[in-house]
Amino acid sequence: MSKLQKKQDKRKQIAKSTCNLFIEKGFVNISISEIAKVAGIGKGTVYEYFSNKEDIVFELMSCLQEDYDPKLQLNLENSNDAKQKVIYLFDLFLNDDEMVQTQKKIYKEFIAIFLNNPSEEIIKYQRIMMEKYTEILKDIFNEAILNNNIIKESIELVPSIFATMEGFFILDNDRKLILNYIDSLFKILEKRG
Amino acid sequence: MSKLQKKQDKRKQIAKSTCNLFIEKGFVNISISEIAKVAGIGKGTVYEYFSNKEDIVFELMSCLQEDYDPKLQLNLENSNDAKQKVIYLFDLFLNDDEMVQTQKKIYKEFIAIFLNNPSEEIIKYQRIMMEKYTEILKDIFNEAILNNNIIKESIELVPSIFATMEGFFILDNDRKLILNYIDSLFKILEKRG
Amino acid sequence: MSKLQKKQDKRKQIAKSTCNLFIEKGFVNISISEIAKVAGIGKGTVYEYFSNKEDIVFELMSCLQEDYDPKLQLNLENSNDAKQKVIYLFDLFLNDDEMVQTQKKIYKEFIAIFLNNPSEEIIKYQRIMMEKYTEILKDIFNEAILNNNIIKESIELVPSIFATMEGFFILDNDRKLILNYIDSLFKILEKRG
Amino acid sequence: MSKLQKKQDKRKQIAKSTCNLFIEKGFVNISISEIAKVAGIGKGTVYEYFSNKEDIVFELMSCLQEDYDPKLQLNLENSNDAKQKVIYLFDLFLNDDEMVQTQKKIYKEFIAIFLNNPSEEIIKYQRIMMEKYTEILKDIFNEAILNNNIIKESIELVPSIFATMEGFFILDNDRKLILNYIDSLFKILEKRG
DNA sequence: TATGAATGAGGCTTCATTCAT
DNA sequence: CATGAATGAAGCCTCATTCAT
Repeated sequence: MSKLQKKQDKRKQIAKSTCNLFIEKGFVNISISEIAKVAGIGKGTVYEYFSNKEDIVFELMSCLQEDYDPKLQLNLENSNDAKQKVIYLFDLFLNDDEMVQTQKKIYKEFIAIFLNNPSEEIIKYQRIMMEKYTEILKDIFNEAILNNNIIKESIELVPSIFATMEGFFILDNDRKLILNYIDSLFKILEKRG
Repeated sequence: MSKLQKKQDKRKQIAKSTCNLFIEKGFVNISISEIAKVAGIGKGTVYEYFSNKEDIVFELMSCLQEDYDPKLQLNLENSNDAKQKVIYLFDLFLNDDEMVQTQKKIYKEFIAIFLNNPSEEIIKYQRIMMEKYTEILKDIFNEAILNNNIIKESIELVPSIFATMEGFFILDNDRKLILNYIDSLFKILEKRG
Repeated sequence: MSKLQKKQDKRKQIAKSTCNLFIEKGFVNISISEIAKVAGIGKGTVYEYFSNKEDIVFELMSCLQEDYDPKLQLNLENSNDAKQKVIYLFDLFLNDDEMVQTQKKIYKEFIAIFLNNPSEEIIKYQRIMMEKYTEILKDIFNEAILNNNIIKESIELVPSIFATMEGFFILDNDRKLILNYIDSLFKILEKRG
Repeated sequence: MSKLQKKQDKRKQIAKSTCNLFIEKGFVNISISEIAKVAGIGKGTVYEYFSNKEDIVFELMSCLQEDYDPKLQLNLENSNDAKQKVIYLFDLFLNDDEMVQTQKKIYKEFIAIFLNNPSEEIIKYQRIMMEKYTEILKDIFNEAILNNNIIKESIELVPSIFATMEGFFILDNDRKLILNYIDSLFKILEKRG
């Protein structure tokens, strides 16, 4: 294993070990000391792997994404229904499992940082994520349009759907409300014969 | 003027004087010292009127709302078109005027606090605001449905629209994108004859 | 006593209390904690009166100067001989008294800071001091020239004499060497014939 | 090449590679990490060749001296005029060439260390340098006296001239001022017929 | 011999809060 | 009532040094 690879691995390991801390106390209420302690390393060592506190949330987000992506892809491929695909796509916001709670909380921390101190880096990261989701959504809708399942004007709503989900998420709205929204949306978009 | 009223007035006055500070530096980056300085009072005096920093943002939000509400009401009453009403309703997110920038920034701070330390009080405040906007939106839509302008299923989308706006807002999306969304939405919801 | 005056006094008092510390350990080896301790105040309080460590040395230098200046003036006035006046002028570098040791050490710290991190402020301070000494020296020489005691070309050496003294000082040369220099200098400058 | 020689060479190589670093940031602001990096070696390796940071400045000073000395000797031999020789001798303080800036900065760092932490070793080194320059100066003056160019009392000023130069140097006085000084000095010392 | 990951002591500074005036 | 001087806890980060490889 290359030296760089080893460093990357340790980065990930440290980031992941702080997960519970972030969930319990939130980014602003955590100190480097605490991070070092839960990671089982010295305070100084933290700075060997991260240049600052924000950096850790980034890595954590990336880790969670990495773990999450393959699952998402699989779900998308194994489904034929556009609505179902949308539900899979926003599983993060819809799922109530213990495991997903973690990711939700981390994502919330991420947005909080984004709002508090919008650094170049974090803005870019956020934008990339948005574009990725929007792209997938566009594919889903285009396919459904081709299949004559939804009206062609639907595509124009795509840019707003990520925003809607993010909004629901921020507002802590529950699963049922979001599912209702998706249902209503598709009811309206479906081709009326 | 009663003693309590006098205290209330001073609260408002202090809160309002911190406005620019919040915009320039953001909630987490402001100290009580700075607040006292811009308010032209002593550090100790701040504690006579507020129990903590969050408290000040609350007061500030209330002040801004108080100033804003009559204007909103007026705009809604003077318009007959549902789409136009929606645009007025979300003026805060659409308007780029200098003056509105302030409210936008404050609202962002508010959300940040909400995400960082979601206290009972702040959650309640947030929910009330959401409900208020949703209620108005429902009125607008019901009226348009009655007038046979939009399909009756439109009403089901109402709960999601505030979320969409909040999402656009968080993501810092620009006016044009949001207007596009409103256009597309109404194009889809309009009764096709 | 005005509030500002009171603050100034405390500044001086704190600065002076750090004197021994500077002598014993030197600027770079002193921490704010130590300063606070010898000043009998809290760490945070230091920052109420000084914006940083350097600031303290400045104040200290000023204090010492203030105490020293009247003595210097008196000595200069009570002497008629140019050479004697020069010796008084550079008393700081010539005197071996316990009390002067302190000032010497502080001045050395000052130069060290000047060399390590030459900030705008410190450069200006240094330049002002140099000019002050040079001015006095010029007066002494001009008077001696008028009295026909030294040759008129002597005046051209004035700008170098402060440098010479500073050099001797840096090099830790002893009193005897410096006195020898002054003797030789005047022997050469004295009107022959 | 002996083992010891090899070690010496590497010492020199490491020391020289830190040159720019010292100029850019100054002794106190450099870390061992940075030194290791610019030297292209590991942090631990630094300790194989030097016992501390000061040690490196020493080696660096020696290197620069070694490079500089032959040039100085050559210049001194090729000149017949005493004044010119003095100018060559203090070329370091008078020259404004890019290359000499380096040596100047290093020398300044050296003095700063001397003032901050006057270790036995550094004091000795400083004294040797002073004596060397003084010795050369004495030779120059003696020769000029023998040639009947300057008055015999000139010799008594010799010990002060190095101090003067050091003083000018510390005070960051410019070339012109120093040349003026040398001019004036020789005007006064020259035999008046 | 060379390395660089690991570290904890310690530096500077900020700040909410208290309390005597 | 209003004040602001005083403070110590706590935060982030740096760095010389060690030591296992």
